[in-house]
Amino acid sequence: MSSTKKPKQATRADVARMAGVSESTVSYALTGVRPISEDTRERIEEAMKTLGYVPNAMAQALASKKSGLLALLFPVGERGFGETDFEYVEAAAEAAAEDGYQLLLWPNAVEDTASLKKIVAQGLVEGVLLMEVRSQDPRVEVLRESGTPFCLIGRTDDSQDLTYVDADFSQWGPMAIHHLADLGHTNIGMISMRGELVEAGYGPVVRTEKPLIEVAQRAGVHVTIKHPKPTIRAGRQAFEELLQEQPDITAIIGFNEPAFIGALEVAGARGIRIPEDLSVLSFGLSDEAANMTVPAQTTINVDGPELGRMAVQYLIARLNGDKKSVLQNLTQPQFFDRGSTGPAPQLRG
Amino acid sequence: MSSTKKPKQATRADVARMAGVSESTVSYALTGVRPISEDTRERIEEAMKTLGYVPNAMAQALASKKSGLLALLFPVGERGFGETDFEYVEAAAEAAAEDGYQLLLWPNAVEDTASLKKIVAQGLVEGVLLMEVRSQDPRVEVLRESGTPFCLIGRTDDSQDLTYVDADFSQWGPMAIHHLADLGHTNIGMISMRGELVEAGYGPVVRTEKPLIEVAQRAGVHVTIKHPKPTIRAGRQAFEELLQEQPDITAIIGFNEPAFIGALEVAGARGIRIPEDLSVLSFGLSDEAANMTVPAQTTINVDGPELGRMAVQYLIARLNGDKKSVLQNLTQPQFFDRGSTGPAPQLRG
DNA sequence: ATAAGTAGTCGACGCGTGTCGATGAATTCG
DNA sequence: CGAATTCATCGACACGCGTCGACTACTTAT
Repeated sequence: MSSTKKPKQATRADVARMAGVSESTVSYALTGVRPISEDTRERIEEAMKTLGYVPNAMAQALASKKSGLLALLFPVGERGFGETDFEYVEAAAEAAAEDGYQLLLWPNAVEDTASLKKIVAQGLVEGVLLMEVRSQDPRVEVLRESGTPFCLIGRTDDSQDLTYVDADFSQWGPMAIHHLADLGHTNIGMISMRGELVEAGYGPVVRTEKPLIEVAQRAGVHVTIKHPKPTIRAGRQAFEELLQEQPDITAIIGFNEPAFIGALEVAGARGIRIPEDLSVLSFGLSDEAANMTVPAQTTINVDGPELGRMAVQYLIARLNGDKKSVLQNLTQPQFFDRGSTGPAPQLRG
Repeated sequence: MSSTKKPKQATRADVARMAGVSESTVSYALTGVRPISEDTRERIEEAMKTLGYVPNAMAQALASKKSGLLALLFPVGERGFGETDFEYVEAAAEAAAEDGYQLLLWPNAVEDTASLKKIVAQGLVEGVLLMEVRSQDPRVEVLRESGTPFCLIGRTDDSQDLTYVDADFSQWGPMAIHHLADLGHTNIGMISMRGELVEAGYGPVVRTEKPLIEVAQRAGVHVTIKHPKPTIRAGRQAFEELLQEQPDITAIIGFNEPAFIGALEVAGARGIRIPEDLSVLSFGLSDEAANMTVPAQTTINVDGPELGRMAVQYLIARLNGDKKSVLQNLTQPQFFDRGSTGPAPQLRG
């Protein structure tokens, strides 16, 4: 039998008694809010050591109104987030821990504002991180009214006075175009997200495509964009159409994972070599996924951990009473060259 | 200007005043511990409604010693968990929420038992879930001594009286062998995890390989196992060795993601068709990763969400005072046929 | 030398709950 | 019809901590 009895945790009163001081003195020794003489401090610390005293988190929270807890609201029943999302959840948790906060994983449907209200009314969490933010997100108004500090990971349409972090999608296109144009490509195809998302004004697509097109025009690069459904089959078809409409494309950009797999499948079947005949570049593909295909894909990605870290830092800044400054960050894309792009065929020796 | 002032949350006293009863009566109306007459209950509920009363979570926790919080200890600086891991984190959070608990994401190094002690001493969390459990895990003893209920996701070597959930690796091999033997394969290769892990007695490898070998022998199937490092390059070499040693293999099992990619690369380069010439099957590959390769891979996996759910349920069972029953679960593998296996070549028409 | 601090400490109270014992009133039993 | 229950409610206290006001013993400024 191992000793599995629950040992009673020592309280402030125990420490005070053993050190021969009052409870408030123990408190001040702990917080430093008021000065304490050197030798009583030592006696108190001694007592804490031998008693194994650790302040009770809930009592502290109740008395001070600070729980040290942040809620990370993640959508349930949505598109079930992938590994990229998790990357920043992990980073966020670590960043929070560094500042003495802990992250509470809170599954919640976007529409379920009633639950959200309860969450903040409960007073358990000091602040909220919102994932998978929609263009029009009902949760924002709830949080605003409740007066709970919060930070978006993503953006709403009207977010100029909100605190948020988001990927800077506007840079993805220019970065890709410049890279490919430098390699001599002038006719490029793109397998983007499905049409419904574009029409619905889904942020990431819209913010990515617009600057991409503009920069391409200025650089004299012709771009043809397809918006297939996110299935392998749709991707195959889209790529075949693309080849038919633009037989001379020498590079292709993917922003629709399943569809792009279909496209690459067709390329393989037709004996199109990568990168000799066709340069390939993917947006928003995780490192793991990028290495999964043969050959591995060059990618442009958001720096997930950075995103998560920033979100937490901004939220904590708000908690610490920073009400004035605008806290908004668009994290820069990362470029990973995995060798799937190369000089345009006509330029090759 | 939007109304961003923090509205004072109504307390039990407010409700009592408005309903014209004592505070304890409000409490009993809420918890049902003592009977309350019908009309005063109505008055109280009415008052709660109009005041928007929500019990303060921290006060409840302090008074009742129940915070409704579970800590999910995840390793930091380890192998940085992949998407499969996250699958069950998500499921665990949802399962916890269904029972009125919330999951606290707690990054912690395995060796940092001092922090762990503090975590449990703080009294913030009622129970702990341990991820990435090692054969000899120092955290187990700490939790045991502290008397905090906990549940492992994985197992230690000596875990017969612990509460845990784990993948039933012992089934993976037999399941794979039977599947392949039924298709007529009698000579099979396997790209497993690197040798160091086998020698170190790393649970998943050992528990997988042993029954696999036994069942194969009984079925008259010859198996050759390689233990390359987890790199594409090492996988290439391992597969080439395999082909040289056993030119007649008609099927191959992967249990080392990067290495297996290398193996498939070599197969592709040699014009080996899947599944016509070679049947391919992967262990522990996520759905996304399995669909990433061309063609997609048939896999045998742990049911991640199930694992997460069970872990939470077991932990909550312990919290509810279930000290007697043994709570241990080996979740059954899932078989996903994605068409990368087929009849052994010699049997084909 | 007296007023005006300052360092160091104590006691009391509040945070918002859960819960125990007591009190009447209404009901049941013998 | 008196005694024993049961029902419904109230008041008081505990949970463990933060913090404010007060008080003492010194220092420093005037």
